[in-house]
This record gives sequence, structure tokens and C-alpha cells, in this order.
Amino acid sequence: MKVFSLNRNDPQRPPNYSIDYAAVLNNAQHQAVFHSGGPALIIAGAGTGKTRTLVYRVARLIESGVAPQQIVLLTFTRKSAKDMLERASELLDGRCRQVRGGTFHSYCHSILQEHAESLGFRKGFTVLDADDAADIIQYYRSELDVAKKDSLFPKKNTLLTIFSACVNRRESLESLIESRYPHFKPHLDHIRLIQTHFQSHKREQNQMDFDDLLTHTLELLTEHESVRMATSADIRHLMIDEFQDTNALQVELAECLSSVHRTLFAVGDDAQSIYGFRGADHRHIMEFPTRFPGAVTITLEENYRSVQPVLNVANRLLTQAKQAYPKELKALKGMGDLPGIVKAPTQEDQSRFISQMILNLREQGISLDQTAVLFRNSRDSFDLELALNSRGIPYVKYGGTKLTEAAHVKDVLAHFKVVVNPADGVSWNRVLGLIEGIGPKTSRDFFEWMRTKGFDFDHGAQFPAGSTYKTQVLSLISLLSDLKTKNYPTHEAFKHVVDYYTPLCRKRYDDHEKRLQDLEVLHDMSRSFRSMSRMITELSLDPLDATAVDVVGMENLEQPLVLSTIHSAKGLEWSVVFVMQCLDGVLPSSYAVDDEAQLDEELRLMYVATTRAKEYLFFTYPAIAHSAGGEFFTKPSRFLSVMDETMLEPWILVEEPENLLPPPQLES
DNA sequence: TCTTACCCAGTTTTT
DNA sequence: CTGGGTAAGA
Repeated sequence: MKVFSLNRNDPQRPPNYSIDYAAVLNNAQHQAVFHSGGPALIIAGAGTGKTRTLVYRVARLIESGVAPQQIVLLTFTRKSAKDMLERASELLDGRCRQVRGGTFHSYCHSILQEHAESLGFRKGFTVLDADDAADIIQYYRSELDVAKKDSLFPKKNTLLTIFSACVNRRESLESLIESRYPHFKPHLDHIRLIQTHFQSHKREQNQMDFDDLLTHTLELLTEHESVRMATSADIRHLMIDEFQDTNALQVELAECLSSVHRTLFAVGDDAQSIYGFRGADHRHIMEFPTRFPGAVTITLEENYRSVQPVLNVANRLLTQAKQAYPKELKALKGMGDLPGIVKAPTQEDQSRFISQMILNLREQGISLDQTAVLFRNSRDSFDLELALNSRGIPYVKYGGTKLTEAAHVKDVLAHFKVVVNPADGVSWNRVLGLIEGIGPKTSRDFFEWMRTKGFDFDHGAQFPAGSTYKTQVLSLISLLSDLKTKNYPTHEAFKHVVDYYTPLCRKRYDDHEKRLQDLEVLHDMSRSFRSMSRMITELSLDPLDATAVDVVGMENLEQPLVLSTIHSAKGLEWSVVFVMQCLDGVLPSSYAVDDEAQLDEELRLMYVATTRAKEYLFFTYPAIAHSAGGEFFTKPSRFLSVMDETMLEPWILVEEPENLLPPPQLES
């Protein structure tokens, strides 16, 4: 088969651009925006206008006559794709919103929805989140006697991590265990058995986990030549953001998807690769020219974001890498204040410093949403959150526990899942387990019984149920068959489930009021979903951050401060950035210190955090930490301890003298 | 068979 | 501090 692209433009009449690209872009950016023919790799250091380049390129392509539906923009989160297309629409017009954009996972999901049948799945397969997947693994794990007796046998989450690593690194179980988990070698056979069960279980129950979305798409594209041709012929331009964080599987997908037009446009920065634990390998960016022959490499070097002292610290960080990066960021903005390094006596003092400084800066006109506090682990901010709450400083938190992972939310959504996919055993289990008197055994019997009846809800009513829970089962069944047959709008369906669930929730959790509030918010949100099945897939592809709930009620108030894990701060920028808990053992993580490659990744994390700051930057840490065993002295992060006073300004915290002003507020 | 009470262990980052 | 496992009681 041959493909011939018909050009939409009359070659005699070059497009008449409405945007003066040359005036708003520098040379390298301009070259990237106007690159045509063949693959391109854009190496874009932090703050060099990477997003800007992508946004302008989208606009430029559309102005040149490319149909928006034939552009695919793959980003790391769905939000960042949405934001970019929004910006492009503001530059040009609403056509930019029709560009197909999202994560690899969401894009693959949309392909698979059309082609699930050719892979042996039924239409309307559902997406498993990590917890569901782990539950399935646990089921097969507990069937093995070894797993129960031998405490060294990997736990369900470890197994899931191992299976996932195989998929994302394109490695066999054997070689992965050999290289990364040698201590599990004696269990190889059992692990493989669980993996086989896990795979066939998902197929039987018509479910895919996150990894399956990618592997099955690749399988579809490589084994069905006509699908590959049709799909990739429809992608005139494939653009991938954050290319340094793609894994082996995603690179293969990129190859397939761009196989017809060969116009892959990849943007990334090897110094910002921070997703190694997910199989990402920053070397993919190095190998790009070999993987995609004829690729043009364009480097963006001028940093528009940060003042020079911030970049000096960033540059100095990178020199500590075992594997060096030929990189030296230069500020166009010029000089500014030296970043501060703040040693607080205790963690509480660290929180007090950050919150008081935030208030000071606000007085100087830097609004809360121009300020971010970043940290390595989600829990590192707990103490700070208390301090912020006590001072009434509004904040949103990104990263960490997702609302959609909370038990009560999963409970309610499980009812939707059962309606959408009655073969979903994990969700049945969850739904039935809520009923008093029903445990794993009865729930399994019920599932088996339903299966023999072809999952017809009406038969559920005839299940030979014990008298203790008979009425509950009947009302569950009537709820489910109502949802199935009555075609309620999504928010009404949601309301019905919540009404059914509320008494169960009250009995189950003592903090039920807060949980019911969450559900109220989710109920509001459910209006925006066209169907139950849309709601559950959208929420699994794009889980809600836990504080999203609080923000809903704050619309008219001040834009909140941002708290974020460094991972979730990728690609963003703020005037003021605090990096807290800069301790050895936290950043770098104690799990990483024995391994050179992992230590380098921790260093890149610090680098990413640093380069988020535009004007002001503070690294903070407590001198004393407490743990279960008592108090101990800490060590500041090794990455910072090499820097002298010409790079980082030491800050000393002293208590304000009394009587001048009200004393600093102390937490009770 | 299900629930509750208790103990011990391990504790990252995310689509 | 949570979860997973065990053991006793309903």
C-alpha cells in the first residue's frame, strides 16, 4: 500500500499568516515552529519556551491548512494538553481546540474503543485502576500456598510493579527479575503463574489496566497492518511533549503512529527526566536521531523564565551528576536575589517560616497563586498544611492521594462499574461487601451465580440469599437494574447510588460526614459527564486530586497557593518557589542513595524543582526531625551542601522580640 | 461464614 | 499511621 498526501494548500499561494511569528519567537523557536518534512527533536532546557513553541506550532500548522483533527498532541497530563490547546485557540481561533490531545493512555484508549473487538475484547471494556489491578493479583496470590507462608514472597503491589515494569520496559519477566529483583528468583515460577492468571482474568472480565491500554494499542498497530495504515495516515502531525519521560513502549508506539507521515515532533530535556520508576529512560532522547532517521535536532537555549542566580544554582546542581549533561542555562532576565537556604530548628519552624514568608510576599504584591511550595513526597507537606489551615491561607495540593482512590468514592463508582460492565468481578466484590453479613465467600458465590445467568440483574433477585441480608441484596439489585434500564442522566444516576449508599457509609465510617460531602461535590461534577461509562473511564484516566474538592467551594475567593510534589510540578512555573524538606534521605530519597542512576534521578528532581522559580527561590529544611524512635539531627541535602554563600544566601530564623508586634502565632 | 479485635511490618514519585 | 494477617467470638 502506498500513501499519497494531498496538500490542502495551493502551492502558488503561500499561507497568509495572521500571526507575526518572527516577531514573537526567537530564531530557534521560529525554526522549530516552521520545521516541516521529517521528524524533529527539540531539546528544550528548562524555561526556554518549550510550551510556547508547541503552542505556536499548533497555530502555525492550522494556519497552513492542516486539519486540526489530523494533529495529535501527546502530553504528560491531560490538563497540560488542554491548557496548550486553549492557549493556541487564544492566539488563532477555536479550531485549535479540535486538535486531538491528551496523554498516551487517553489517546490509546480512544483508539482501542474502536478496535477492541479485533483484539478479542468486547465493546465497552472498562479501565482498571491500580488498586483494582492489585486486588485481582491478590486473589491469585492468595490461591498459592507459598505466597501465604513465605513472607519473602512479593506482595500484591510489588507484583503489580513488576508486571508493569515488564510491559513498560519491554522486558521479559525472567530478565527483569534477574536484573532488578534477583531476590525473587526462587519464586519465578509462581510469579509467572500469577501473571498468566492476571492477564487472562482481565481478558475474561473485559478490562484493561493502564499498561494494557498501551500494549494492546501497540499489538493492534503491529498485528493489524490495515489499522496501522489507517490510524497513522490520519495523523499528519504527531507531537510529543516531555519526550525525556517516555518509556520504551511509548517510543515504539510513537514509531507506529508516525509511520506514514514521519512527522514526529518531539520536545524534551534530558536533564529533567524524573520518571525512571515508570520505565522512562532519558537515553531515548539521545537515541532519537537513530530511531527516527533523518531527524533534525533544534536546541532551545535561552532561558526566559528565571533570574540568573536561580540558574546558577540549577547549573551547579547538574555538575554533580555522574552522567553529565552538556547544559548551561543563561538568563535573559538578568540578575535578581540570591536563592535562600533556610535552616529551621524544627519542622514546625519550617512551616511557620514558609507560611509567614508567603504572607509577607503577598503584602508585597505577589499573589498566592504566584507562589508554590514543592516537596519530594506527598506527606512532606502535612505539617505545613496544618500551619496554612491555622492561618487561613487557601491552597490546592497536587500529587499524592487522589480523591478517586478514597474508599467512599471507589464504593460509589463501583456501582457504576458493575452496571457498565457486569463481568467486573472486583467491583461486584466491592459493592456486595458493603452489605452487612456478606464477605468474600458469599460475594464470590453471588458473582458465580450471576455469571451462569449471563449477568442479567433480574436473576440476582433469585439468588438463594441468607435471610440476614436478603432485603439489602434485593434493594441493590433493584438499584442496579434501574440504572441499567432507565437511562438516567449521569447526575441523577449518581444521586440514586448515593442515596442507596448513604446509610451504608454512615455505618461504616465514623468520619462519614466529610465523606458524604465529597460525594456531594462529585455529584455536582457528574453533570459534566455524558454517561456513566464516560464518567468512570474519564475519572480513571484522569484521577482527581484530593483538594480539587475544596477548590470547588472557593471560586469567588482568592486564587489559592499551590502545594505540589516535584513530580506534579513538571512544566509549571511560579514567581516564588519554596522547596521544603531538603534533607538527605528525603531528597535524595533514602531508597536511591545506593544506586548511581537513581541518585542522578533524584538530582534531576532537585533540578526540576529549582528551575520552576522565576524570581525568588528558597530551600528549607529542619535541623531536627522526629520519628517513631524520637528526635534526631538531620543532614541537609547533599545536593545543596556543596554550594557556598556566593550561590545560596543562608537565612537565620530568630523569634521576633516581644512587645513590638503580636508574637508569632504558635500551633497548639 | 462473617465480624471484630489485635499485632506486626513497612512507609516515593504517577498515567 | 495503615494494611495485612491471624485468631477468637457470633
